[in-house]
Amino acid sequence: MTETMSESAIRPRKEFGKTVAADITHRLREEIIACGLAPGEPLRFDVLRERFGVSFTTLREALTALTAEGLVDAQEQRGFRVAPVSRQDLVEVTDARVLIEVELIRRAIERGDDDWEIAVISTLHRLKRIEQRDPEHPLRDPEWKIAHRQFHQALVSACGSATLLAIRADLFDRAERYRHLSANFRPRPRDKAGEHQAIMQAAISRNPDLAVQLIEAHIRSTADNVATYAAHLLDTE
Amino acid sequence: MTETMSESAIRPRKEFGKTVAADITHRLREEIIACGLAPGEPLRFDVLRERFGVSFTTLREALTALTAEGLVDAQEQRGFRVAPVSRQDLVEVTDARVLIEVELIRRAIERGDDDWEIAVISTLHRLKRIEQRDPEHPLRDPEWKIAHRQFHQALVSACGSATLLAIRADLFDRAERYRHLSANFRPRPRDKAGEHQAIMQAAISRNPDLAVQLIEAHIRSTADNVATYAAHLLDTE
DNA sequence: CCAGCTCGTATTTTCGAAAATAATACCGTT
DNA sequence: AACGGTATTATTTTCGAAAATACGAGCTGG
Repeated sequence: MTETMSESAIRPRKEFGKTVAADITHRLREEIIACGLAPGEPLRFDVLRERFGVSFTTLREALTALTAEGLVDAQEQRGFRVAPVSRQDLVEVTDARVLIEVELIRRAIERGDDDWEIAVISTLHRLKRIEQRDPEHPLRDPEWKIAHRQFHQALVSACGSATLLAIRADLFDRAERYRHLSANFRPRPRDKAGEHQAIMQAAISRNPDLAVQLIEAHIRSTADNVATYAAHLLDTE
Repeated sequence: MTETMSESAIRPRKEFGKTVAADITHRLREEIIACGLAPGEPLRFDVLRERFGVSFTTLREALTALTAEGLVDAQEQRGFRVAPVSRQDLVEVTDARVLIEVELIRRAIERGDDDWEIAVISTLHRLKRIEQRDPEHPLRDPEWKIAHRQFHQALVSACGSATLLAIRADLFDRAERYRHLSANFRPRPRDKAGEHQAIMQAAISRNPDLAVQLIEAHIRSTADNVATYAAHLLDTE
């Protein structure tokens, strides 16, 4: 291994054009969502500094941003920790998601143009292809996670409100963390492929009532699954 | 002026128990809402450092937090600026507020206990007393602002969802900034006292449909007022 | 005169040391 | 042995200097 083939050649220190802080925020977010950092776990600067190779200040900025997203919990003068999980929080996130997502899907169906339809169809197509490849543990496949996120994002993208989309994105991340939490204990994935297909068809055929009903069922049944199979992690807090 | 009567004796550097960063975040937030820092204005570190007497790092943390709240706009590698205003953004904030506030007032009316009723009644009482004192320009009175905020906060406080309350609070702040924007050009305050009274009564008498209707009208008419009297500030951007 | 380039300046971004605060261990007294 | 207070250590928080980046003036060649 030569000198020129240093670490930075293999994995760039940061994405192009972005600040280090934004990059660290992104990496920390993904790790918290995937429960690589456990809920409630203290986030000590020494440890993170070692792991990510950045300074106190940069970390602090990243943790502040994640606190606003509800993934990190700041305790004044006593540092940060991964946001704890609880049954109550799961219920709140689920209800908030239903409230907002239902509104956004209605607006998207009303306003969506050809590009929107294409985005919905193509993101679902990609998602299904990835599912065929490894139908067992989709959440463990980073590509599936991204495709899944993008499909749901595409569905509401035409709603016309950047404000509500930003709120929705934060809630989606918080919900995804709960899915990861229960993923290891869930016996088998539900028939998500079928649900996604049905939602897509309702959206494209401009049937808002049906789409809303399917989306709400999709969100709530996922949350129920989490509440059931991660019960031991939610009650003991 | 003696040495012991230094600046810190007159105004403490920070509130008790809080970090400097949290304090600066708070002060910057208030100043942006009050349009003491104009929409779109660049937030240069040298200037802010001078004004608030803190370091780069602390400022950066505060600005990051406010970016998440939608009051500051971060431009990668090119610093921060006060979030711009626009007609589109005003519409988005208004619609989002209606969506969420309507839901929360329903839940609060359903779940509110005695303490909730007392909080609603007493915060309104305080608000009315302050209005009597100076009925001309309520927004210029910091006490009125606080009382007004607390009344609306009290109304929904019993909703049972910290998650939605946090989102609501951010949207309220963004809307309040628009109110300040038009305050200087608005001919006369509307009959807010009457509206608040009616909302309070609908809530306390547990009439959710009426309360929802009044709240939505309250929010939308305020926004319409802003759109009318601050039109010259919204279109030229 | 203008377009494009280069270099100097202004500004942001990142860093590690120093100060402030909280947590813990220790010790003497009852 | 239990309690209270104090010193020590661990950790967070804040700072200003140094590095990185963007902005703008001035120059050169067409």
